[in-house]
Amino acid sequence: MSYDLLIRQIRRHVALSDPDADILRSLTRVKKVRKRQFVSEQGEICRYENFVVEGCLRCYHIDGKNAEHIVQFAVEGWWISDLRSFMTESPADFTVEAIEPSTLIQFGRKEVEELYRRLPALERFFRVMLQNALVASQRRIVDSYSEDAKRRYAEFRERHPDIEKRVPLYMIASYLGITPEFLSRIRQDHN
Amino acid sequence: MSYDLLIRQIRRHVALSDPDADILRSLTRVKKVRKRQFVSEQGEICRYENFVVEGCLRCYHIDGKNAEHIVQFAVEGWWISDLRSFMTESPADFTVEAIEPSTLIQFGRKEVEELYRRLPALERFFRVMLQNALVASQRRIVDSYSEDAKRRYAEFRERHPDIEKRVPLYMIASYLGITPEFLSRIRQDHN
DNA sequence: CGCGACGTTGATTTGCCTCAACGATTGTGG
DNA sequence: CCACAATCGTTGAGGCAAATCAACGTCGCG
Repeated sequence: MSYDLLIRQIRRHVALSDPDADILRSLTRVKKVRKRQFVSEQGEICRYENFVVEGCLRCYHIDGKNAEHIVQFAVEGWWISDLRSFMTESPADFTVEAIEPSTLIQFGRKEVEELYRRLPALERFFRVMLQNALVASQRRIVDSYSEDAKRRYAEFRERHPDIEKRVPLYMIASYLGITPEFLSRIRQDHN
Repeated sequence: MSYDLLIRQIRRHVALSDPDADILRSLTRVKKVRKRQFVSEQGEICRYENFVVEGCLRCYHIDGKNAEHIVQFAVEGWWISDLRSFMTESPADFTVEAIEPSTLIQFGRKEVEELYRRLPALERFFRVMLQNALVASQRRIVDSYSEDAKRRYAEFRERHPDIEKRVPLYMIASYLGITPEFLSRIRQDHN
């Protein structure tokens, strides 16, 4: 069942009864997307927070020079969206796109508010998720400034061996903030 | 009074009665630090989340080559700590240090838990704070990769004119991920 | 008054980018 | 099922943004 992974994740942090889980189910929806399909687009309003049940997605920004910059990958058990756009209902800075055929559980704006009202424990659950995301994001900033591309690549492989195998190299280059050409050169000297 | 700013900030997001405010006061403490004093240190456990009532602080990491990298500044109304260390009670990756003599309100680990229990509305308040912090952090990642140093400096000045005036240039350089020498060169060509 | 903290300047080096071209797959429509 | 087009990774030559190292001037402060 699509909701198993999500409910297990929630229960690792807060209590959630079976009736609660039913409320959760009734206020969200399952969405399947094919490879390369957009879940939300830069410039549009991001209407959902997405929990990944299955598949692999990326969140990226296209800058003024038409260059793509990947902010985040997401695989099974991760969350992905343009949070600012979702919260403020203003045009998104990021596009969320499927890298593989994927199954998501989508949380709409109103429904999230109702969930918080009816299941206050979720407030805590999302707070914990946000804390983890912030910690990861801050670490990325430090790494991007304190390490050169070769070390960043090595760390990426250690930290995300699962993702490394599922996404093309040019996306990893984009995530690391370098060109595909340069990543290719990194890969050949030595290992 | 030291708590005014904090209580106003909380009330912008959730309801907080005067008795609630008293509970808040009783479970936190006011701390004054002098210029250059450490609030928490890299390698030690970060025991508090800090709300800045007055002053200016920075959060930075020292890497293997002994180079400093500033992750975040904080002035009046901001929060600063090593969140991962605080939550997990493990050695911190960052040092938090006062740039000016400062007044903080400190939230300890146990006390925060008790606050969540007694004032569940705070759970929501902190969730919103974390959302904002995560949005800012993600934007910084994108900017660090999509813009050159000159533009990053210009954006920093626009976005944080208050901070720009209060911290030395070499700290701004560190925050921008460049050397003080290079920032100096940026500043002179043209403005 | 002397010293440390801070900002600047010059010369040189380097990590990474740009542009261009070329194989190897993969996939897709006729 | 084949042919042709994308997609993806790699390689080479040349260029630029930013780092490094060293030196020097200025200010504020103990």
